[in-house]
Amino acid sequence: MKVVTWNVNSLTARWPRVSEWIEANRPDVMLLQETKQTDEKFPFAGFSELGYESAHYGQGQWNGVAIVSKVGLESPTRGFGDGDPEARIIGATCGPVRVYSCYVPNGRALDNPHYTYKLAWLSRLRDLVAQRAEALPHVVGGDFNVAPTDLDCYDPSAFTGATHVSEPERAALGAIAATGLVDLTRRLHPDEPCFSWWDYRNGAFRRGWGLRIDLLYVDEVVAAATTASYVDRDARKGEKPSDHAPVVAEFTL
DNA sequence: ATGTCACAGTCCCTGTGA
Repeated sequence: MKVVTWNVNSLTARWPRVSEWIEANRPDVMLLQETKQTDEKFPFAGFSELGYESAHYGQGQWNGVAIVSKVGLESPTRGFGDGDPEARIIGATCGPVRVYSCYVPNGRALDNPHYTYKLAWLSRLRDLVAQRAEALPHVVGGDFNVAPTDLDCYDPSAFTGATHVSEPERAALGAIAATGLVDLTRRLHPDEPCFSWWDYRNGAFRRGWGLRIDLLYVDEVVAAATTASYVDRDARKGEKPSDHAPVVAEFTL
């Protein structure tokens, strides 16, 4: 199976790039973030024409997450089920795996209420994935808005006092991993940065000023079955790209 | 900090978020 996570930064604006990518790569499952659409605007028909089922949890102007699959899409769940109005997580069973598409809050600044919300959100995600006692292998992917270690940041000194690299955020990721999940890209590539996001500003992509914040957490069953993992940097180039590149994993279950 | 992008409303510019 080929599974990809991709923050598309508006599926309305990105549909030409996303549909083109699907036709070129034919993934089995896509985890999308920041669709920035209502469910009414989501291109269910467009995905269907490409041979895919899809499920969306949208709210409109902000956030929005989706799962797109050509290997089945069953038992979708939207949100944590706790009344949080922000559309940031959707789960589904696609063939042999249970998958989640996550868009972790940005946090904005360490002293901002959105940072507190971010840490609480990651704690709720930990509680959700900790309950996966059922038999299905799991893939929990998305834009985590946290660079797990300094290797995942082009210049840690430029992020002093900033979000995305703070100890509490990294500890929150650690708590998720401690439920038995593996940061797949890092497991397969222990020494390469493997950045997945570059700011639109300042020529960041050209200068290599990136972060690795788009992550695939998988259980040991999936990790052991994985044959390849990579970032499709070409998708960050060209006309109207997202500021994130797709992160792909290939495994055989 | 910011050389950008996308969204909605104030609607062809501006404020907000990333």
